[in-house]
Amino acid sequence: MAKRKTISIKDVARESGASLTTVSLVLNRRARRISPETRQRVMETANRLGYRPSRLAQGLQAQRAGVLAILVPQIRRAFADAYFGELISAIHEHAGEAEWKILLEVAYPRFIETRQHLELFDRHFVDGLLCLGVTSRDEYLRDFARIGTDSARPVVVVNNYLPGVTLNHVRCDYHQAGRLAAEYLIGLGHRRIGLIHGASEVQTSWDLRRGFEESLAEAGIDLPASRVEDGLYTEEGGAAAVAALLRREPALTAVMTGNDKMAVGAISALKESGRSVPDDISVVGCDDMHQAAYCDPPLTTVHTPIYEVGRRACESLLELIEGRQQSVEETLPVYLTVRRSAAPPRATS
Amino acid sequence: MAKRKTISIKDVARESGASLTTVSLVLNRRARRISPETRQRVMETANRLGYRPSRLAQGLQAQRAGVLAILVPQIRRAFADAYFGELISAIHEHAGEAEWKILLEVAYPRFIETRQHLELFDRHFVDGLLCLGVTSRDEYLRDFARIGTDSARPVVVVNNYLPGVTLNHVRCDYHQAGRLAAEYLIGLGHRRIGLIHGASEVQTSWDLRRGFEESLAEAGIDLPASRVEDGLYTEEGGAAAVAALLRREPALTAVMTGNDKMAVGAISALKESGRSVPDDISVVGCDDMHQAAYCDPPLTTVHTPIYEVGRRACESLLELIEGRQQSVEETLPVYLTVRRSAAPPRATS
DNA sequence: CTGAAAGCGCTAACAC
DNA sequence: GTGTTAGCGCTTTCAG
Repeated sequence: MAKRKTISIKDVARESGASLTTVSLVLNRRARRISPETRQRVMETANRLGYRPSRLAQGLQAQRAGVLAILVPQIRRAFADAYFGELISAIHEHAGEAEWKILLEVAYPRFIETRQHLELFDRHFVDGLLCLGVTSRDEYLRDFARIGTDSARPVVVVNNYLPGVTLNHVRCDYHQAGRLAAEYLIGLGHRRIGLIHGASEVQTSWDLRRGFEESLAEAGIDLPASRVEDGLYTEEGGAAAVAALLRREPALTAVMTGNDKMAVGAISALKESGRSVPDDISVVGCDDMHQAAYCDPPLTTVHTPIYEVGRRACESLLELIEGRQQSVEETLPVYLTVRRSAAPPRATS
Repeated sequence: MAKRKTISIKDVARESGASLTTVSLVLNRRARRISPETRQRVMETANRLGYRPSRLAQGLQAQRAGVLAILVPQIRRAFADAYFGELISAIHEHAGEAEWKILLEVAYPRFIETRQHLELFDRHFVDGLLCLGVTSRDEYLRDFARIGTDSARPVVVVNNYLPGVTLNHVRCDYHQAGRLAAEYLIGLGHRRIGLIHGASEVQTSWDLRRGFEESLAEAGIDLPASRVEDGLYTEEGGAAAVAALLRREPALTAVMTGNDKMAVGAISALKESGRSVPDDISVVGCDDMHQAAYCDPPLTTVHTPIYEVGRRACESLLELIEGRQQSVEETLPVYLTVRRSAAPPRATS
């Protein structure tokens, strides 16, 4: 139990023969009014003693925890998901540069029921919160809706938003993502096109769908319900969805999926059913995750700047916290990455 | 700026007409000596006012942050890795039950150089640290070596250890994992067996190798260097390693890999080279991750209780912190999960 | 059964 | 230029 005696500013003051104020001033670089000699002496003593300011005391004084929380949804293995991983990395890196620490929370039902999402702030665990993977079923988000310019509990929703709830958010332009994919497929000559969208409780899945439909409509192409399926954002869902789609619409020549995982699932199901991608049917994904370039065939997909979204969300949250901003609603541009999973339809069609 | 006035114990005292002491006593359930009426009155006022104790103040007083840190290695996309994800989930869940918060840190070179791994403790950011994905190159771990019973900076190394450094750790029995795989393959009738081990700076990769070799030797089977490759724990590495192995030893009928990822990579490379698994060559993995059951063929693999390791590591860390334990060195048992990627060698061989 | 007061480690207003 | 002091919000002796 050699419990290292934690050495405090007091010790430095005593050892250096200066007062608490002086030491504090020197250590906080507010040393304008301190004589160089005193400054020097204090610094030396602090180093010699290995002084480290207590974050607890500083926090109490400043009424500031110096910590941000990331709230991850309770999906199976959220911590092993490439999408969330990318966001977490981005946020962590940016926060770290600004000397903020990151607390990890999972939106377990119990976590919400016991109002811990509010306690996070009220008990000064954190100064800000980033919400990942939110859906319209996440009622707790209403607790964070901006009322006027209330900045008591700064929250930023990451890469999504809730219609009808005034929440800070940073996201990709999924409406445009839908448009880009549709326009590309149309340009290749496709007319019978399907859509496998993500879980319908996710707002951006509707944005993508709307953009996709819009572009098709502009080209005089219909998107009947029979050509639309929910793939739940998973590989398995994508596989099941493409099968269902082809059962109803065997003549489909192309399909877009709301993320890359569903595209991968769909492609593998298509292969198993003996179809070739893109010769028999084209597939366009959305995300452009690392694996997109390495699957077979390499995936043509809409690139969504996920890392950048994480970065900007974190940056915005800090602005919110520091009062440099009252609200954030940002949409980042997307673009199409052409690889080899989409091609013109067979001449026979 | 409707900055909610943060309401303190003082407010509760004033409003309920009790003293600070009384309120504190009631709120901390040390209410033995408090009259039921006072108790009732205080509780009501606290609820009405929505009082929430400040963790900063409590922490300062108790000299305790109530936070644990998870230190993740700086590998690309560590936050998107199934193995680390499983550990993080396990730790987070267990910590949460005991009302501890989890801080996330990445072992960037800069993080170590600036001694932030020590500041974590010295500045009272956290009370304990869990190190994931540790290798023998992580010199910073020596800063945490137990000296006598120094418990000033409680640290637990998760699912690994460092020979020659006295560190607390909880891990799976990789020596036994090697033995189980070898014995199974030998039992199936294999004699020309290869090993694709993980990165050699990871101690447990040597344990597995030693166990594997040991069991082969006991059966009178040799494991020359030509039958051993480093697969770096990645899919690509596994694929490359199996190719190299077969170039040198075309008659190999079975191979073990140090984790499931390498097994997946190896199997895909084998398929591409026109070989059938397990008909032409058997593959046994190690980990038994979620995907192991779903790949093609389903993977025969040594099950390592990763989730349990995370849980136990967290539990042990808390015991260390609370002084209920002086040191932890625990090894959890593994077992073989038989699926379909390993079979007897062809009769012709 | 209850309260006054000290102190955790730090910052900053104010005095000298 | 430097020091004294109050106070951040809480727990905990120690007196009543």
